[in-house]
Amino acid sequence: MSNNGENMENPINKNEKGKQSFIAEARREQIIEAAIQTLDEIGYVKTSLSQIAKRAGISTGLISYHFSDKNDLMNHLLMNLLESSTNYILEKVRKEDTPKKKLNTFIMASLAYQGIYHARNIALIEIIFNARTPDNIPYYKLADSDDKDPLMDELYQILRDGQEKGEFRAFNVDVMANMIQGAISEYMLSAITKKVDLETYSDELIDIVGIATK
Amino acid sequence: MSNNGENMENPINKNEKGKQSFIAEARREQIIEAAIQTLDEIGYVKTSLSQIAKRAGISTGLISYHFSDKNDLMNHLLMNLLESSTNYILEKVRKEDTPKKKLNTFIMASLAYQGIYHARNIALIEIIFNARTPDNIPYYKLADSDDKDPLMDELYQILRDGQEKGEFRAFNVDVMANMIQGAISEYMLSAITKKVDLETYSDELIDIVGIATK
Amino acid sequence: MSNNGENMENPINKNEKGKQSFIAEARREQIIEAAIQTLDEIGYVKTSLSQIAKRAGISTGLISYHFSDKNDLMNHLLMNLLESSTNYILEKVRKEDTPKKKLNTFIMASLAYQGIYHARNIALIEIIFNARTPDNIPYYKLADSDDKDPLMDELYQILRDGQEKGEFRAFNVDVMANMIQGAISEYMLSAITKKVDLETYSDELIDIVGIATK
Amino acid sequence: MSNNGENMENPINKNEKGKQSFIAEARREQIIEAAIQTLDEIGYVKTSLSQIAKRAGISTGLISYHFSDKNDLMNHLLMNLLESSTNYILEKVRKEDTPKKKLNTFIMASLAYQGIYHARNIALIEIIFNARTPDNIPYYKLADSDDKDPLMDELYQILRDGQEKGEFRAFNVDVMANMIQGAISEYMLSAITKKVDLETYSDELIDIVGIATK
DNA sequence: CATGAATGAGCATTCATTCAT
DNA sequence: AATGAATGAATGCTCATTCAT
Repeated sequence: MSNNGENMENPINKNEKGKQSFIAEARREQIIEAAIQTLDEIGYVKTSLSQIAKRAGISTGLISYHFSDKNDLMNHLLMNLLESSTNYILEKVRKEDTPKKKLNTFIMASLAYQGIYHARNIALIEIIFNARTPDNIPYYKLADSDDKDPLMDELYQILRDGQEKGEFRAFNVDVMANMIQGAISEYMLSAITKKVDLETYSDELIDIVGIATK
Repeated sequence: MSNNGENMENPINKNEKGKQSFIAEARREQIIEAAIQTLDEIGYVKTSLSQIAKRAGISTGLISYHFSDKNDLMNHLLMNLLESSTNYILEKVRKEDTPKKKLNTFIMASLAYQGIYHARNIALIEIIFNARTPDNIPYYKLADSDDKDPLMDELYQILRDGQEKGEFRAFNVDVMANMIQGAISEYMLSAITKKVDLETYSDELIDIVGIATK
Repeated sequence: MSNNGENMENPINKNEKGKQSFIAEARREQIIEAAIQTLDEIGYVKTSLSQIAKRAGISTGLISYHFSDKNDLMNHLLMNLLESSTNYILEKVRKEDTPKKKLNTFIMASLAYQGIYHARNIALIEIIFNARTPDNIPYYKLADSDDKDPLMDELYQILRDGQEKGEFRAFNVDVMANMIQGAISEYMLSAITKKVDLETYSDELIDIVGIATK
Repeated sequence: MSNNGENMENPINKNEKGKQSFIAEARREQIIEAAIQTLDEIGYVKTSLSQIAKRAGISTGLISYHFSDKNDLMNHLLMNLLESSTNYILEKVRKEDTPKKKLNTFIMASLAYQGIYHARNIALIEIIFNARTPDNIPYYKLADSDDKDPLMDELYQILRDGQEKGEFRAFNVDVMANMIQGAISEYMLSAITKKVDLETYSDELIDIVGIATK
C-alpha cells in the first residue's frame, strides 16, 4: 500500500475499493491514535513501531503495511495533529468580528487546546522537536516556514488588520506574532504549569498583549 | 575513569597528577565539543556514541572510558551548555544598574547568544526536548523548575525589583517572565529567522516588552 | 515473544494458534539444542548468543525473539537438562521394588545417563558451575538445596527406607547420599574416564556402596 | 616480561637482577592473591582483569605486564592453588605410618583444607570448571589426568599399599580412589553444607570409607 | 616498574523492515 | 488484511591488550 500523504479520496467508484479504503483508513486512524498515546507516554526517543503496535493491539508488520515508513507514519501524524489544533483554534477565532476580539480568542483558544488535548499537544511537541526530514532539517525549523502554517497566517492577518483599522498601534507584526506564539508555546514547555493555572495564564497574557498592542 | 561532575580544580599540587588530569580533561572537553557538533548536525535521535566518536576522531570505547555512561556524557554536556549561556547572559546583565536596563540587556544578550553560539544553542534544544530523566520526565518539564534555573531566577528578580522601584507596572511576574522567555526561545524555533534578522528582532522585542511593562 | 516457561499445552483449540505455537516451540527446541552443543564445544564462558545462533543456523535476533533474555534461555535450558536426566533415572529406579535394588539402579542409571547423553551432561555441568543467580549465588550452591532436587530426594528416600526395613545399616543418610552423588559426578569430572570404562565403574561402585551400606 | 610458569630462581647472581625479580615476584604474588579474592567474590565469568586490578589496588596494565596473558595468569593461579592444597594435605598424610591412618588423615585433611582456606577452594573450583586450555579442553577433564596430580597419586599409593599389607580388602583401587575424591569434592559443591557441618561430615565419611575398605 | 590512555573486537539487545502464510 | 517469524544493522557497553610516558 503505502500512501505518501496525498488524499486519494474519489467520490465515484466507491464500491469494493471504497469499502477496502474505508477499512484501511480506519486502521490508519487507529495506528495514529496509538502513536499519539505512545509519544505522550514514553516520548519520541523510546517510541518504536512495536511500542505503537502494542498500544494499538496489532502486530508491528501491520503498521509497515499501512505506512510505507516510520517517517511516513510520523508525517501523517504531524499533519493530523497540526490540522486538529488549527481547526479548533480557527473555528473559534473566525466567530469573532473585531481584530482585538480575534486576537484575544486566538490566545485563549490556543491555550485552551493545550489543556483539553494535552496528549495531542505533547505528541506534537515530541515530533516537532525530534523528527527530522530526510534532508536532516528539524521540523521545528520547518514548521511555520513560508506561509505554510495557517495558524501563524491568521495571527499575522489579525495583527495587520488591527493596525489598518487603527485598533492596534504600529509595531513590527512579525515580531509581535512571534512573541505571542512563543508566549503560548512556552506555557507547555516550562515549569510554570506548576505555579500558574491555564486560565490565569490565559487572562494575564491577554492583558499583557492588550497593553503591548495598545 | 568516569567523573562525577565534581570540579577537581586545584591550583596547588599540579604535579604528575595535575598533568594527567589535564590530558583527561582535554579529552572530555573534546568529546563534549564533538557531541555538540553531532547534535547540531544530525539531531538527538541519531546521535550515538559512534557518531560522536567519528566526529572526535577517536574510538567509541574511549568515550566510555571518559564518561561512565551515555547519560553521564549528556548530563555533563547539558551542564556545560547551561553554564556557558547563563554565564554569558548574566555577566552582561549584572553590569547594568536599573531594572529597565537589566531587562533590556537580558533580552538582548539572550538573543545575541543564540546568534554567536548557534551550534551550542541547537545542541541545548536537542537535549532539552529529547532527553528524559530515568523516571521518564522530559527535561523541558524539568528545566526551569522551582528556582533551579538561575536565568529565570534573574528574570524574576529583575521584574520584581522593577515593580518595587515603581519602574514597572503591576503585572503578573510569572506570566510576564514566561512570555519574555517564550519570545526569546521562539526566535530559534520558528521560521522567523528567515524574515527578521536577530538585531531587528532584539530591538523590536525590547520595544514591545518596554510598552508591556510600562 | 518470550515464554515464561509455562506449559501451554492444550489438546483442544489446536487451530491456527496451535500451529503457530508449534513452529515457535520447534524453534525454541532447536535453539536449546544448539545451546547444548555450544556449551559442550566451547564452554560456558565463550558461549554467546551469536555462537549459539551460528550453530543453529539462524540470526542472533531470532534468539532474542524467542527468549526474552540470555538468562531466560539459560533457565529454560537448565530446566530442560535437569528434567531429562531426572526423568531418565527416576523412571528406571521406580521400576524396582526393594531399597537395595533401587539404590543399585540409581547408581547404574545415573552413570548410564552420563554415557548416553554426554553432551547434555557437559552442558549441565557448564551451566551449574558457571551461571549465577542475579544475587550472585552460584547454581552449584543452590542446585540440590532443601528438597528442590527430586533426584537427591529420591536417594534420601531410598536410603531411609532401606534403614527402616533393616536392609541397610545405621549410617548418616546425608553423608552417604552425598558420597554416592559425589562418586557419580566425579566420574565425569576426572580423568578416570580414560582408565576405567563406565560399566566397570558402575559395577565396582555398586559393589563398594553395597558393602558400605551393609 | 611474561613468565611461562617455569620457576627461574637462580641462587647465584642475586644482585640487581635478583632484587628486581624479588619485586616482580612479590607483585605476581599480590596479583594472584587479588585474583583469588575476585574469583571468590564474583565468580569466574565476571572476573575481569580490571576487577582483579581494582582489588589489588593497581592498574590493569600492570597485570598484563607481569603475566603475558589472562590465560597465563589463570595458569599460574591454578598451579598456586593446587600446590598449596597438595602441600597442606600431603604434609599431614606423610606423618602417619599405616595405610588406614594415612587414608583417614587424607580425608580429614582434604575436608579441613576446604574449611580453612575457603576462598582458595572456591577460586580453585571456579577456575577448574570455567577455564579451558587453548585447545578448548576444560580443566576439569585435565586436572588429575595421567599421574600429574600428586594428590590422587598419593591416594592410589595408600590404597594399594593397604591392600598389599592386608589392611584393606580387594577392591578396584581406581574406583575407590575416585569415589573418595568425589565424596570430598562434593561437600563443597552441594547444599549439604547447610545441613551437616564439616567435622561431622569428615567423621562420618571416614566411618563409611572404613567399612567400604574393610 | 607502573600508569593512564587508547583501541578494536565482541557482547546482548532493540529495531525497522520484509515476507510467507 | 493481518500475523508471526525472521533478518541484519545499529546501539551502548565491557574487555583484554598495547603503548607512550
